Amino acid sequence: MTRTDKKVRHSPKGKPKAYTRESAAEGVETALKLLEGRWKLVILFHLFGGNVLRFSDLERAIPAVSQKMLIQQLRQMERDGIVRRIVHHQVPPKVEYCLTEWGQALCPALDALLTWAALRDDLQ
Amino acid sequence: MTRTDKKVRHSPKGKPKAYTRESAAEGVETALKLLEGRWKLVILFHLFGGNVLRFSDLERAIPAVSQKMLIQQLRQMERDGIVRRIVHHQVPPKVEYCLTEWGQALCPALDALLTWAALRDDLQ
DNA sequence: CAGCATCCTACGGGATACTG
DNA sequence: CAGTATCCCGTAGGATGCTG
Repeated sequence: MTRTDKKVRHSPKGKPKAYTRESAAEGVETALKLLEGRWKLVILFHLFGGNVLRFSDLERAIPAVSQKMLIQQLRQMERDGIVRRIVHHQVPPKVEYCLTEWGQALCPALDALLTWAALRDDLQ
Repeated sequence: MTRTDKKVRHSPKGKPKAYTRESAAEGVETALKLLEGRWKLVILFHLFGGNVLRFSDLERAIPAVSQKMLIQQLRQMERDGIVRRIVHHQVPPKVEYCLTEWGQALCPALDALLTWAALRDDLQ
């Protein structure tokens, strides 16, 4: 992967975006892989809108999730660059989670999926 | 990227579209569930654009997939209303697969995901 | 509070063989 | 050609307990 960029905010030129059937499928697949996981979407929707939540906040917000699963999904999304983890070194510990810029950028894509799902009834 | 549908555009009334965090997450989850499956996206991208393909066409187009998997993913998408299965009663058998209207409507949503994925390098 | 470590099970999905 | 039918395995993810 090309990791040559450094702090280039707004790329003036868009990507070539030449997708073959396979590369497009592959691209969407890798995108979906980042979202796969029993709890990622719930977490995501709780963080959308710039919300900053502590681990315990998320636990309370999502009662059905276990600690193991919560931390696992958060860590994966952190590793994937979707979620930012902020550690406040203090006792008792305090760790906060929020979305990265890229994570926020997911919103329209998920909206598109919702819109598609809503079409089901109309379109039959 | 709105596609101008030549046919039906009948929305008796726009959906309320009032999503809570949970219902939105749930909605996207169920949408994603329809797309989960090792081969669904590859199949989808081969059927986009109104392509009508026989079972054997798909087998040839996707060499890595096994018959069991191919039929399984196709059947699931058929059941979900994404794919249409057309059986020609003749010997030897001939079965064709294409997308339903709703299946075609997936295109913009997947595009949105691709766009998001492409943002990764630009952002941060 | 914010986690890590184990154990365990359901199931998605691969390989292979058979059939109308 | 267009599928079934079995067998098998890796892993996502649940339950439970411990810790800095």
